[in-house]
Amino acid sequence: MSRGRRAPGHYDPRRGPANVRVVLPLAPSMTAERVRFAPSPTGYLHIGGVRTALYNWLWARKTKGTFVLRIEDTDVERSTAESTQVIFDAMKWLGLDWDEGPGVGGPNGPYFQTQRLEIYKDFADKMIERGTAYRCYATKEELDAERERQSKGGNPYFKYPGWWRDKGPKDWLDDKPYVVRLKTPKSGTTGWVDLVKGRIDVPNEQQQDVVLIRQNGMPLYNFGAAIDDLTMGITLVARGDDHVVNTPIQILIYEALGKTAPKLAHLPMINGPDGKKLSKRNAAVSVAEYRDMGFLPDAVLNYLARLGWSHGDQEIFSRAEMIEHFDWSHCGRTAAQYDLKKFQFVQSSHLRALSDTDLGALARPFLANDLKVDDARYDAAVGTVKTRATTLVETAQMVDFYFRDTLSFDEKAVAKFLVPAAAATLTDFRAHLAAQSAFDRASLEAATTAWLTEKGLQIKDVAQAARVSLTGKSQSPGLYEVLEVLGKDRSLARLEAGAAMASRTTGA
RNA sequence: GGCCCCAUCGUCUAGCGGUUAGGACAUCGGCCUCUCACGCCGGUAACCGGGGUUCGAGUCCCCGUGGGGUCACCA
Repeated sequence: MSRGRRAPGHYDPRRGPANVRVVLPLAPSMTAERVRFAPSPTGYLHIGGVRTALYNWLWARKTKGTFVLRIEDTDVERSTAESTQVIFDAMKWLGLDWDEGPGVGGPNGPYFQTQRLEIYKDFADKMIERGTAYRCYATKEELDAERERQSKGGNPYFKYPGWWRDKGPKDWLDDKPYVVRLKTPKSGTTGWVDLVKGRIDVPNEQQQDVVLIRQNGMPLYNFGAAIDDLTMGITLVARGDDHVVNTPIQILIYEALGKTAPKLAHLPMINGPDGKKLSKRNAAVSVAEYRDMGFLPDAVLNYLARLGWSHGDQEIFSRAEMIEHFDWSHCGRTAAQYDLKKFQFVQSSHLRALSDTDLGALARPFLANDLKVDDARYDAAVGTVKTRATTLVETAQMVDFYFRDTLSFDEKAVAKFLVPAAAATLTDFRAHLAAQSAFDRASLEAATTAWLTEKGLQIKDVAQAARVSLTGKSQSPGLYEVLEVLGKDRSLARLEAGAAMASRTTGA
């Protein structure tokens, strides 16, 4: 389909040749949808995968449907239990809860493909009976020889020649291992109306008699996915763009069983900041990394949601808003490029939207181990750094100085502002504050302004020296906020120490 | 190479035949200001090319070009 109008759900009979078999999806509707996320446990949970999971989850929640989690672990070589756990942890952290799947069960289990082997075998046998699949006893050696023969012709793309395609039970080598292959139609076209890409048709001659089940009984991806989607009652499959080439085969498997394929939606890929494939070489791709960096799950979801989907001019979404507005027809069809700057913007927006108490609680695990926090002042302290921090890690770092008995000073800041000339002013400022009974920010500002006027000074004349004395740094929340959160005693002590540091440099 | 998909500012995108082509991030000015942020105001910046269709194309069609995906007993 060209880039003009997609017509998801609307099949225009004028557009296809008569012999095209089209799996006609129902128009997108608000009837409860059964969707799934089916990762392979072969590593970390990739943020590209998270976006796929998110869109499915949003659709399930929006339609009051069911979100199924299924583990596609048929690649025994690469699948690990640790990776499976990593997926669970990441999904839980993100708050993408599943209604059916590992841990919660459900009527269509088991939800690990390696535990569904009999199911695949049954369906494969059924297909063989129907004549839509067949046993192939070709050996590895025979296949390799054929592969080599074909590649000599200059074509690196092997195609199984169909040796066993037209044989039957009487030809079976009963004691030999075999694979089950799909008897793919040799002519015609298989197509569907993709919910995000529109109409897609692929000539069947492009397909080959793919292996459905290995010699060891493990299903291959296309078969496992199709059979699971079928038996789990999945009504809409949304996945990455890279699967569009698999789709015709899966539709063919459905048809071979006399079934109708679910609705299909293929999301464009996410590229790295350099335009190349997103990988750990050009970006942080593991969900766990964002968690450890102190990103908020909602921010991760928000950023990913907007990468490939839009709702007018809105950029910041709560979970509820995403659920409310999400729609396949507003998913873009062009590959998106990952952009950390935009991600950080979304993240800090969500961070700022948090209450001091909530942010404080979330930042707590990121506090330095040796920090002894004064709970009474903690939330207020968090409040003063909220607009300045992007992540929870930064929040924790920025709030650190409030709770130190001995401040660590930034050398450059000290050298620049705690100079001899500042010592007297600092001392005087301290004395003035010592006389104040009200130590809230408004009172402090008023009192300070009065003092400045009396002394003929400007706030600029004391602010930086005071700031370094109070926080150890040249950048911090506002002076009066810092004083208020620190409290009178600590403030006075720090100012005194600061004045001492300033005058000590005189000694040189 | 076959097949399939894609093409609006640097980036994410809005746009569904008639718009001064809008918003956001980034960037550059300015305001606010005790620093740093936040916030606010403003600027620079885009329809890949060529043909059609049409009174009128970013929007529809075709051809190029350029990206991408995929061609396994991986998923």
